[in-house]
Parts: sequence; structure tokens; C-alpha cells
Amino acid sequence: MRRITIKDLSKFLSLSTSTISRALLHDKNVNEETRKKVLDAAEKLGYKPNLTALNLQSGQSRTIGFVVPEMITPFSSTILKGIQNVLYPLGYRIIITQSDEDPLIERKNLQLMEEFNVDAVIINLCHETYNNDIYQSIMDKGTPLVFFDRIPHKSLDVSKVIIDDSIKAALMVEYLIKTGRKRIVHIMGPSTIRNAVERVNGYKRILMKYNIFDENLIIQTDGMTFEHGKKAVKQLLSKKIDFDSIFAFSDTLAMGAMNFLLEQKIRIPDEVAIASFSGTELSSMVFPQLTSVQQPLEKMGEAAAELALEKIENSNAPSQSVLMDAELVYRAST
Amino acid sequence: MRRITIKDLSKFLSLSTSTISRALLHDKNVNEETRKKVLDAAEKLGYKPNLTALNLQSGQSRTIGFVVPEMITPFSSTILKGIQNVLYPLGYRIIITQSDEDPLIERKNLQLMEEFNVDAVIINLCHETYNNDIYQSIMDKGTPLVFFDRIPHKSLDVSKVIIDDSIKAALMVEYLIKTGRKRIVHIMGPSTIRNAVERVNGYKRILMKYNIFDENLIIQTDGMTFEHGKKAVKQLLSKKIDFDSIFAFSDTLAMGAMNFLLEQKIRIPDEVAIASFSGTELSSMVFPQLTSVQQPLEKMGEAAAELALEKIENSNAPSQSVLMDAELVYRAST
DNA sequence: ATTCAAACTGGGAACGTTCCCAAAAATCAG
DNA sequence: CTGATTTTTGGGAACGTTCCCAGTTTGAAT
Repeated sequence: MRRITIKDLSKFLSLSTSTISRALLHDKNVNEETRKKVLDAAEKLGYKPNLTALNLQSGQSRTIGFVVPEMITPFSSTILKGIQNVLYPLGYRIIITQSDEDPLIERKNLQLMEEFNVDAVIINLCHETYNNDIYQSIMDKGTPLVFFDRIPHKSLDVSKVIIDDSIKAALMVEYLIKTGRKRIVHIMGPSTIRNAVERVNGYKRILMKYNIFDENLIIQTDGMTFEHGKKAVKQLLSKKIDFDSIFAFSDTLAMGAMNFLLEQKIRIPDEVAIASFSGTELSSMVFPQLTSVQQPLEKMGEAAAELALEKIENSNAPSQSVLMDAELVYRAST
Repeated sequence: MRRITIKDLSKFLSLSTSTISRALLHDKNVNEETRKKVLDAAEKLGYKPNLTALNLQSGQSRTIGFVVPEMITPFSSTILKGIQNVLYPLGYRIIITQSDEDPLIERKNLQLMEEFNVDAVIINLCHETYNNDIYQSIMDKGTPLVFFDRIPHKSLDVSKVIIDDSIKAALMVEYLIKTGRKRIVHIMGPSTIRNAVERVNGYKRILMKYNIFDENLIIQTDGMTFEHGKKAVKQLLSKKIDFDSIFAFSDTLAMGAMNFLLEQKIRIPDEVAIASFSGTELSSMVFPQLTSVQQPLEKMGEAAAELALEKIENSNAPSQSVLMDAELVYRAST
């Protein structure tokens, strides 16, 4: 059951390995007839190139690292799908790690990626600055880093795929206002995530514009889970802060909030409207379905993969930022 | 920025590559002092072994394939986590593909795995028999296959991790009966999935035992998505079939069903109770939270990884079945 | 026929390891 | 202090490719 190698073909056809290799690679310096013989034999014996040998020879691992905070919501997995669309046809492998929103684990994961000798890393970070040094050192060693969604501080020159968090947040909040809401809560993610800051800024800008801003309506969570969303609303209720709507940083936080409100028999959207920011399928799997800012996740993954490829092919290609558009989708929760 | 290799260390220390290699591998045939020098130098110059070279030399790719129907619910990603727990510390890479519940794509994915020369494949299939031939041919070539959750027909001798679908389904249905439900619908998955058949059997057995079985209450979907769940309930309602509870094949189907019921202003659990089978976090993210059969997903992943390792280490190790226990968790939906 | 370029093929190094075998150095028994 | 044994080291093949550099063959032009 040993694998067929070029050497086997070489023996079988009484041709040198060089010629076999050339025939297989469609090098022009090989007789058309010979090529055909080789291709036939390869087919017949079931030859498959040994990727490991190829990688050793070329010095590339043909492996891309994918580092994400979590993989249990469809967010990362949809991005992943986009990446796979681009990379699998080219013969790249993708290895995936989850950081559990913990910068220390992220750090370990990145070291793992170095050991795996990946050609590039596509990453959604979990703390804006904590691992800056390791990002830099990886890039210094010549491994491109491409960020998406959450990006590092602008002092780092990296390729990235983003959407305009601030503007989209503003639009969503403005929509809530237009539907008659006046007391709009924002459940904000941890401020160590740039996007949380961007989105809260968009939110603030609009509320100020309409002159209905109230500091108390911003509630910052220290995590990104369903439970954090629940806790946020619990706090609001126990502080007896009056509100008629919620704009949440993510689907998961929105779902937590929603769940708690429903438990308290608060009607949605009659008493409280809810909108979120994300683009995962989760938003349409709850009842009532969530109004949300829908990010083009699969496309974002594809874009990130393209950026990575660019840097792999040309190591001093300039870093690029791809700004993608997100769509506001109005559903039953508002 | 070139990577440091053993040759660099060899030059640096004026020692042969053999000695360096031995020192690094903690071979006993090397002077303690020399080893220390080597280890220090390796540390200082930042030596990292080249996995590709290692793999070529050992003939293993140290890569495991993970083939799943989908990755957008937490089911597969939680399993994955278990696999990573076991495999990452051992230096294995994991490559992941999604089959979109399509056996043809699954087939392509498996071919991809062969090209990647993986040491083993851990797989959750999407059709009980369709790809039997390729499963067999991969195993014939010496690559172990480990199945979990959905397994192939028993004619294939493979390692697998399963839970007792029939018994757990029966227990859940019996629980529904004990809470006073009499018209229990089963939203069954496609019958090309063994588990769907197992679970419906458990369901049937109990309903027959209590003498309340009605063929009309079984509704078979032709897919596994949220929409399929919705459609199932829609059909029930339009056929005016009377029911007071639903036992669904999966969280996702249950959520679809629930969503549609709520849209129709049917109260849960007062008018209709809902229970599901799965063990993902989704079941507690909806309102009301779903009663469900909770599978020990992370542990299942770990078990699958162990089985794979066993087969990798000893290619004629006998196939094993690991039967894991699942827990019934009662929540607000019943 | 002779020459020369073009077309095709083969030999062998290289990628970074490990590991077998042999050589050198150190230790030991008598 | 000699020979035998053990410890430590080095040389070089091997894993499966690609690719450079030489060869060999072919065929056309003189």
C-alpha cells in the first residue's frame, strides 16, 4: 500500500525522474509523446504528488493559519468558508485555532503557527494591543499577517479586511430613532476591542445629534458570550434605568439580552426593540428574529485570503485595507 | 530572516549535524556537556525544527483531516475543540472541510484529504451509504478513518464514537409522556442518516408501549437546517394534525419548529412542548430554552482523536467503538 | 557529409531532518 | 601499557521533489 512516487514512475517507464517531473509539471522541454506516456502511467498507477516533499523543496508549507477568538458562533465559520473557497483550489491547507477570547491563548496559538511554519496567518484578534509584539515579530520573520474584523492598533502596518463599524452603527441607531425609540441602550463589547469603540462612537454621534444621549445607557460588558448579554440587561433592570430599545455589539450579546427580557415577560419589540451587529445566521434563528447589521462574512473571508496570497507571492507587497460594505437588515425585533 | 536549521547550529558549534540532531532529540549517545551547548545555542539562535523536513523523513504528514457536514452550528466546533485538546500538544495539524450535507462534496473533500496525505481522517458523514466505496478505498490505502455521531453501515469495519441514540430518544419521549403529553410529534432527520433511524425507533418503541403511536406524527425532513424545521411544523399545521409536543432530531430543527410556532402565536410550552437532541449551546440561547439530550461533545472529540492516534501508531490495531453517555437536560421548553 | 542549433533527456545537488554505520576518543581491566 | 570495551562523534544515505547543468539525439541548413 505504499504510495506511488516519481521514482516508481521512473522505473516503470525507464525514464529519469527529471523527465517525469517535467512531464507532470507541463514543462515545455519534453516530448509530447513522452508526456502522454507519463501522464497515462501516473493515472494508471494512481500517482499523487507528495505535498510534504514539495513543501520541503519549495520552502513553503502551503499552510495558512486561521486564528480566531471562538468558533462556536457561525461568525468565524462563515469567514472560514470564504477563505476555503479561495485557498483550497490552490492546494493550501488551513489550520485553525481558537483563542477563547484570551490574549494569552492567542499568543500560544501564534507560537504554534510559527512551529507549523505557516506561510501566512489570517487572524481575528481578541485584544487590541496585548500581543502587538508577537504580531510584529512574526511579520519580521517574514510571515504575513492578515487581520479581519478586529484589527490591531494603527501603529502596526498590516493588511486587513474591515467594515465601517462607526457608520453602520450610526445608521442602525438612526433607524431605531426613526421608528420612534428614544431611550436606546448600547450593549458595548470590551473596550480592548477596537470595533467596540468604533461602534459606540457611531452610536454616540447620532444620539448627540438628536440630543438624546445619556451616558447611563451605555453598558460595557467584559466578555462576548450569551451570559454577558444577559448580565448586561439584568444590570439595567436592577438599576431601574428606563429604556425602549437595545443596540448590541454582537448577535450573541443581543441574544443574551433578549433571552433575559423574555424571561422577565417583557415584550419584544413592543416594549423593547433589539438590534444587533454581526451577520450570522443566529440573528434569524431566534424569536423574534433580530434586526441587524449584516456583514458579508463569506466575502470577507475571501478578501482576507486574497490579501494573504498577495503577501505570500510578493513578500514586500504593500499592506492593504479592504473596506467592505455591510447591509442593514430589518426584522421582527424592531 | 532565514530560519535557523540544524546545519547552522552545526557550523556555529563545529559539530556534525548528527550530533546536533542527537542532542536535540535527547538521544543517550551524546555527551551531557555537548548536549547543553547545543541546547543553549539552539535557544539563543532561535532554532525551530522544520516540520516539513521531519514529515518527509518520517513519512507521516502529522496532519489529521476533519470532515464534517457543517461548521455553522456549535456541534462540530465543540467536537473540534476536543480533538484539538488531544492532538495539538502532540504537534499534529488539523485540516477541516465542510460538506454542506452533500455526499458529493464530502467525496471531494475526502479526495482532498488524500492529496494532503493526512495520517487519519475523523469524519461525521452526511449519507449513510453513498460514499462507502471511498471510505473503504482510503482505509485500504492505510489511512485510518474514525467516525463520530453519524456512522456508516455496519458492513464497514471502522472505529467510531457514538452515543446510544435509540435509548436516549426513548428516555426523552418517555419524559414528555410523563409530563402529560400525548400527541408527540417527531421531526425526524433524513433517513439516509443512521441516527435519524435510531432515534425514530426509540421514539416509536415508547409511543407503542404507551399505546399512543400515530404514524402521522412522524414528519421526515429532507435536510437539517432551521428552514427545514420550520417547514415541518408548517406542514403539520396545514394538515391540521393535532399535537401537544415536539421531539426534534436536532437543535437546529427544533429551533426552526419553535420559531414557526411562535410566529403563529402558539405558546411554548403551554400549548406545545419542545425537546431536541444534540448538546450544543444553541439550545440555551433561544427562548424558552430547549430541553434536550445533551451529548458530551468535547469528550466525544477527544475520544475520536484517541482512536485515530491508536490506529496511526499501530496500523493493524482493531477497530473500536466508543459508546458515550448523554444526559437529559430539562429546560423551559417542556 | 558536415556543422550547428534546437529539442529532448539524464545526472545529481538541494531542501532539513534522522539514523545507520564506522571512526575516534575515552575508559577500564589485567 | 596494552588490548578490549564503552562512549562520543562524524559521514553520508535516505525521504520525494525540483531544477540546473550537461549530455544526447534530431533535423535542418550549408
